[in-house]
Amino acid sequence: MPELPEVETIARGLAATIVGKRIARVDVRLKKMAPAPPGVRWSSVVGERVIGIGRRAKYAVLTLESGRALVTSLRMTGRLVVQRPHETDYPGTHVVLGFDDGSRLSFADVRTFGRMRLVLPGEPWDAELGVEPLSTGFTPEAFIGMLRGRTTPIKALLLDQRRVAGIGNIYACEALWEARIRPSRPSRALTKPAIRRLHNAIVDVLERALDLRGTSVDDYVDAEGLRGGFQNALAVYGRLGEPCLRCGAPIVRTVLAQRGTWWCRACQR
DNA sequence: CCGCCGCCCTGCTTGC
DNA sequence: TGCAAGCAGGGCGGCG
Repeated sequence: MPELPEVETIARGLAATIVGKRIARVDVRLKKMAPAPPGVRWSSVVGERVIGIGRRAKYAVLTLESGRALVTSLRMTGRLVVQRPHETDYPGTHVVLGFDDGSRLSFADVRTFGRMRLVLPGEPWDAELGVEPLSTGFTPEAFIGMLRGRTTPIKALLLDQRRVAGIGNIYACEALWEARIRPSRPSRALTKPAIRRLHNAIVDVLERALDLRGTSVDDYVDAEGLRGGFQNALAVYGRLGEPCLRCGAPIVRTVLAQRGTWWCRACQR
């Protein structure tokens, strides 16, 4: 499921292939996946040039020359894949942007949970999103402040995009394991050294996953359709019953904040 | 404001 | 063998 490292990898791939191209065609086959803003037609993006591609939290952001942006949330099974002129559509394609050179950007999602939005200039679409964990704004002190007084389990806080933006279930599990912290611990019960360990672990896990172009446990592929490599480096996620890489105890799975949670009872406290 | 919960959706895995 | 139930989960809206 695409989290920060996966979306960043996709965005970098798209930057290399579609920046500078002009949109020649838009085909929204499933309207709920790309609802047009009130009073705006999707056809209005035809003729616009793509001037940049980036990422905010788990969203891929295509900037158009008018200052508008295409903001895509891939949720679990969404894909953004660039296709050559005569390649057949990627399976499950619901939205297609055709470019002036005949290449296409396909937005595919078998489960149709993903969404693509057309954001108008100045629209504060990301106002509710928290700090980027790989930015200089994510300091240990800022993180300590976020946890202060909060009763919510630390894992639920990591998944809350209003605090730190971009962490999903896989990297929340992995960072908590690396920091040796039990996922259910109330945020306010973490000592400052533990919060600092977790801060380090979040940055470390995300950077290592980014180096390996993300995690492909089942669906994720990048803009070229290639799988990532971090699934081979996972310490706990999906490893039910297998030995903890640190202490050898079997990894357990519980449910926390409606999410499967993999962790080591022996060395995460 | 905060925390919790249900819903959306389909493909794959598991179990009888 | 075949079918049904269970599971995967990000974001959002509703509720207390």
